[in-house]
Amino acid sequence: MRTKPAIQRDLLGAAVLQVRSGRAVSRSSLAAALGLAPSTVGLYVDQLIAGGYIDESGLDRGPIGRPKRRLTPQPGAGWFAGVEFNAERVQAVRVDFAGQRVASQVKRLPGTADTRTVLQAIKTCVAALGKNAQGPLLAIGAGAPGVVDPRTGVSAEYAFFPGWHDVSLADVLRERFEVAVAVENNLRAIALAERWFGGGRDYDDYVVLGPRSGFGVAIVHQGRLMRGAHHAAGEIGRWPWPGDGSAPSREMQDALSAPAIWRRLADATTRVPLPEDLRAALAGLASVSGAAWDAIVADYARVIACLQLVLDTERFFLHGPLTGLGERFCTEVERAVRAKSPALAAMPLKIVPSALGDDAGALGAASLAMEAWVPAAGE
Amino acid sequence: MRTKPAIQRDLLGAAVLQVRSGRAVSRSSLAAALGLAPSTVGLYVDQLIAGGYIDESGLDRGPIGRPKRRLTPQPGAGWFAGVEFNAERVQAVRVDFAGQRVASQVKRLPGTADTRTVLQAIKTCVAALGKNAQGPLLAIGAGAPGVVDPRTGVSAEYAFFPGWHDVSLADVLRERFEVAVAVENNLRAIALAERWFGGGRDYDDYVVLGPRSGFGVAIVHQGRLMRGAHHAAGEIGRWPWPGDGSAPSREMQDALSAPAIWRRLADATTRVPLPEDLRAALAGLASVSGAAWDAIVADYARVIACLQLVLDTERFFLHGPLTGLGERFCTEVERAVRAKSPALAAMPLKIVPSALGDDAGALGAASLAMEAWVPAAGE
DNA sequence: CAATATTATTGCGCTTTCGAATTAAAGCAC
DNA sequence: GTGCTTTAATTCGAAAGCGCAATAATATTG
Repeated sequence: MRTKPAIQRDLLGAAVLQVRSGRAVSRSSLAAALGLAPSTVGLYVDQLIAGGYIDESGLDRGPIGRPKRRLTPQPGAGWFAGVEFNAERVQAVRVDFAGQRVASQVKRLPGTADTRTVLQAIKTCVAALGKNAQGPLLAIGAGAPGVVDPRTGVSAEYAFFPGWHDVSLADVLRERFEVAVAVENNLRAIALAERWFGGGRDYDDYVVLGPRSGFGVAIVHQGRLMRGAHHAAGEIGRWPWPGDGSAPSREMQDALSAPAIWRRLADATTRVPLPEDLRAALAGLASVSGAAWDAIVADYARVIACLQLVLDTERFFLHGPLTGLGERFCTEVERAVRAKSPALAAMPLKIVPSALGDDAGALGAASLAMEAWVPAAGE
Repeated sequence: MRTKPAIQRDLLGAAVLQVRSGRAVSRSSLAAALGLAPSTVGLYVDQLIAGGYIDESGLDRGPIGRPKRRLTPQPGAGWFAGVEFNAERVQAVRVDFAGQRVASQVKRLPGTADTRTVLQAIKTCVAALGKNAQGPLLAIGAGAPGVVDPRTGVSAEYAFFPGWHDVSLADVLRERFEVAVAVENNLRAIALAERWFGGGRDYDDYVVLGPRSGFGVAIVHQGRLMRGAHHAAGEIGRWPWPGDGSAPSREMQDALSAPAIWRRLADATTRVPLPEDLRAALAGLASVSGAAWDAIVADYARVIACLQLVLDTERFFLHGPLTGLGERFCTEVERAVRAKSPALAAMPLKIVPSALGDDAGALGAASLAMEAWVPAAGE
C-alpha cells in the first residue's frame, strides 16, 4: 500500500483512456503511453482500481522477463452515450465503460421536423439508452451536421430544420442529463469512431471520405482531428469542378455525392430515374462497369490525388452509402490514382471501405463522450 | 535570492523562445505563455539571468497596477546560423541571441555542382557567418529542397545535384561545427520564417504559397508545421490540372509555377521568348492585364479555393518571385475566389504577399536553429 | 497625502512526480 | 534445482512545480 495519493483528474482520465483503447495493457506500457515515470503510474493505477474503474485481469507473458499484470476497464463502472442526427433520423448508441457498444436507438424524423422536435428526439433517444444500463451515465457525445464549435458546443447551421441556428446542443443536453457533453461535426465524429472502433486504430494520419448528400472529408493528423481555423476544414464538396460541357461551372459534390453517383450509374444503365431502393441492387452488383463507372472512378481518383498531395496521409476510409460499391471500387480508384499521378505512384496509398456500419457517427459521438469524461475527484 | 534551482533544460529553452519571440514580456506573461505557476517561472528567470541569456530592461507600465519588469534576451549571448540552398545558390544568415538578423552570406553554385561541392559551400557559408560574431555559435538550422526528414536530418532527393540521395545534412554539419543541427524542407522553413520574422506572428493557421520552379505549399496548423505522414504534405504542384485543349493532361505546376506564369504573360504581350531579366520589368509593371492576366488570376483562385476548403486556414502568404506581381495580384485572386466559390464568400479569406525578402528560407532555417537550441545545464 | 484598488513578483510549505535502487516474476543455461 | 538474464512493478528519498499568502509597485480616489 502506497502512501501518496495522486489527484490529477485529467491525467487519471487520460490513463483510463489509454487502458480502454488497448494501447496500454499494463502499468509499464501505460507509463510509456502517458510519458510518466513508472512509479507515478503505479499511484494512478492504485487510484483507479480503488475507484472501481479498472481492474487487474491476469498476466501477459512475454517471451522473457516478468509478465505484465494486465489492466482492464470495468465494464460496469458506468456508460457513455453517443448521439448523432441528420435530416432523416436520430441515432444513438450506448457504450459501456470498457468501450464496448452495448445498445442502440434509432428514431426517424418526420419531414416536418423543426429544431424543438429534433432536440426532443435526441433527448428521448439518450434517455432510452439508459434502460438496463450498468452504472451511471458518465458523459454524452453528440455529432451534428455542418459547422460545429466543439469548444462551445454550438451547432451553427442546418438548412433542413427550420430555426436551426447557433443551437447550443451542449447546453441542452448538459441541462437535461447533468453530465459532461462534447459536441463535434458529424463526419469528424466518424473519424473518431474509426480511431476507437475501426481501422483508424493503427494509423495516426488518415482521412475519412464522406460522400453523402454532399461530400466532406475529416482529417486526422498526428492522431488529432484537424478542424481548421473556423471548424470548416474538409468541406471539399464545394471544390470548383469542371463542367461537363453543357453545364457551366459546378461544385465537386454535384458530380460525386452519393445521389450524384447513383444518378450517373442509373443514367448509364437504364436511362430511367433511379428508385430509392435500386441503391441496394446497384450496390450489391459486383459487375457494374462501363463508361459511367470508369468516369466515376477517374473523378474519385482525381479528388484523392489532390487530397493526398496536400495532406500526405497514410490511409483513406470510405464511409457512407458508397461503401456499398465494395472493395473493388476502392481498389480501382487506388489504381487510377497511381496511373494518373506519377508523383504518387511510388508513395504508399491505401483506400479502404470502412468496416463500421451505419451507426459510425453515433459510435464516434460516444468516443467524444469517452474522451470528455474524467473520473470524479476525491477518494 | 531564491533557494530552489530549476533545471528542466527544455523548459528553460522554451522560456527563452517565448521571451525572444516577444510573446512573453515579463515574468507574469511568461508564466501564462508556458502554462506554469508564476513562482516557478521566477526560478527559471533567475537561472536565465544568471546564465547571461536574458536581462531585465526597465519597466512596462500598464494602465494600472504594478508595472511589469521587462525581460529581454541578451543579443551577445551567442548566435544562430540559418542556411538554405537550391540549385542556384547557398544562402545563409546569422541571427543574434535576441533574434535579430545581423549578417548574411550568399554563394552562387556552378551549374556543375555535385553533392560534395554543395556540402562544402554550405559549410563555408556557415563558417564565414562567424566573422565578428558576438558569443559562440549555438545551433544551426538548414533548409533543403524536396523531402526532408527533420527527425533524422536527412534530405532524401534533389535531382539537380548528381549523387544527392539521402544526404544526412544534420550529421555533416554537426560533425563540422559541433552544435545542435535542425533540418527542414525549404518551404516549411519559410513558413517558420513567417512565424518568427513576418506576418505569421499573428496567426496560428496559415499557408505559405511557394510558386517557384515548381509549386508547393507549407501548412501551419495550430501553430505547428503540418508535415504529413511521409514529410510530403503540400506538394500541390503535382495536382492533376485540366489540359488547355492541345496538351492532354498536365500538372498544376506546368501552368502555375513562376516560369510558367512568366511564359504566359510574355506570350500574351510579345509572342517572343522571355529573357531572364524581363521578369523584373514585368513584375514592376502595375498595368499588366488582359486575358492572360485574368486567366492566371482565375487559375490561382481555383487553387486557393481548393486549399481553403480543405484546410480552412486564416491567411495565405505568397512567397517567391511572384510577389513581384504585387498586392494587386493578391487582391484580385482574393476577389476571384469569393466570386467563384459561394461557400467561401462569407468566410474571412486573406492573401498577402510576404514582407520577407529573398533570404526568407535562410531566416526560417535560423528559426529552426533557435527552436532547436536549449541552454546548457548549468550548475 | 493617505487609503484603496490593481497588477506583478516573491517566499514558503506542500503535493506531485521523478529517479535510482530494490524487489518480483518469469525463462534459460547448466 | 541454482544461478543468470530480462522485464515489470514498487519503494523511498529528492526535486520540481504549485497554491496561496505576503510583499511590492504603480494609479486612482477621496
